Amino acid sequence: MSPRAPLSRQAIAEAALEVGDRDGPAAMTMRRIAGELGCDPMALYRHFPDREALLDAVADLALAGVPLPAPDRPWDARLTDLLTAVRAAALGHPGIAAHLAGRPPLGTHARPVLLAIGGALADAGQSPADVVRTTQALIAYLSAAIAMSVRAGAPDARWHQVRAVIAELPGAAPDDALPVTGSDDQFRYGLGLLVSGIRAVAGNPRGDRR
Amino acid sequence: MSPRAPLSRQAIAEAALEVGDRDGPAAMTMRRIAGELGCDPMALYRHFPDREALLDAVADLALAGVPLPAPDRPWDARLTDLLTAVRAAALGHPGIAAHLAGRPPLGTHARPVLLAIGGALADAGQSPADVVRTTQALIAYLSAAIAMSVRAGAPDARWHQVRAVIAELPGAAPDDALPVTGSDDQFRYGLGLLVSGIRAVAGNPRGDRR
DNA sequence: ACCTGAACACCGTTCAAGT
DNA sequence: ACCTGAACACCGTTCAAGT
Repeated sequence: MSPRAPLSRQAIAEAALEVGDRDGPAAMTMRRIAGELGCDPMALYRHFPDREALLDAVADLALAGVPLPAPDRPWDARLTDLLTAVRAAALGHPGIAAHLAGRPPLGTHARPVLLAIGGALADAGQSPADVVRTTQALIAYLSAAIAMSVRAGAPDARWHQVRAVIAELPGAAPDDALPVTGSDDQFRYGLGLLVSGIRAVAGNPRGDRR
Repeated sequence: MSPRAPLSRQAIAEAALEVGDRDGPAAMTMRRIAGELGCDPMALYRHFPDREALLDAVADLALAGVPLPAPDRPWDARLTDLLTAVRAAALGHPGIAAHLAGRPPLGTHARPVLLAIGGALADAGQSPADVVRTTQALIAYLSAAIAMSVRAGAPDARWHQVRAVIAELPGAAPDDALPVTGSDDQFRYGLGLLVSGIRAVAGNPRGDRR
């Protein structure tokens, strides 16, 4: 609004995040963001090479408040808390959540989260190569789970039909009894499968530390 | 090219798939697809309500050749084969793979795949509610893994940096020894984690049938 | 009744013209 | 030297005008 604050990457990202939260992801255009800041659209290009770079900064900003778990807790609790917190942060900013889901998190705020995930997996006994493999599997699951949760709340209710198709299986429960697409329950369940898998592969079935 | 073939959903979807495979996802515009068919862009709207519905049909078409595993094989082998085949089909059509990754598969060709996944999980001993939860977790993983593989091959090599960040962990291996982002190896590993998790949660640790 | 294609309301980005 | 804003090359979609 006020045209006096000097432009900066931070100020631009904050304005873009607000536009996205208020009017949705489609509203985060260079023109609208510039309008929010009261500047020329081209001024944004002095701080970001293109729109995608700007959105990357916004996505990273959305991860600013993600708490890092205490390192002395068991690796599986740390892992669960980290992924749950990232999902919550993303869903708290629905305007940028879809973009966050589609690109790997690598900015200032994302890197400590990524390293904390890797650290938890190392403590689970994984080799460096497996840490990389598992981290990417976790990010893949997390990304798509965020996208599903965002879309499930949108006018496009297509994801809900997945549930309906599954309900056609012989012996399936009535549709009402099935879990809701994109719900917290769904997310936790899938995350639990992955954590169980990590435990099993690491040959550490009881899930205690190291 | 030839303007004589009468328009149909099938013909439009085939033309769009070819445009996408040849010139990438950004080229799949209503105008370009119409140009490929030698018709007016507006003619497409007689067969699809909007662009997204057209892309859904294209995504479904990309799944046309996915083989269904023999039902007498163990559930975990069926599951692995199904997801691997869907990923291969998607990567065979890079133009539509990103769209396929972002939307649930529900068309004519996708439904039997979805039901086969559900059937395998039922045979693993899962309750109907858990079948829904696990199916969506698998689709989430599959979707993002496809998106990662597509993007890893693109000019945007951002996903590769995830590997570099992880390599910063204390005691990590040299970067060269780490697995490649979006590779078949990565995909198989993450899928293995999920299957192991399903086995563990189902209380069927040896993974044999039923 | 049907279909075309001009027009609308946008995009991201380039670049020449101004200060 | 810097920055603005007009202009370019597109979009998806609407809708009035033609047949």
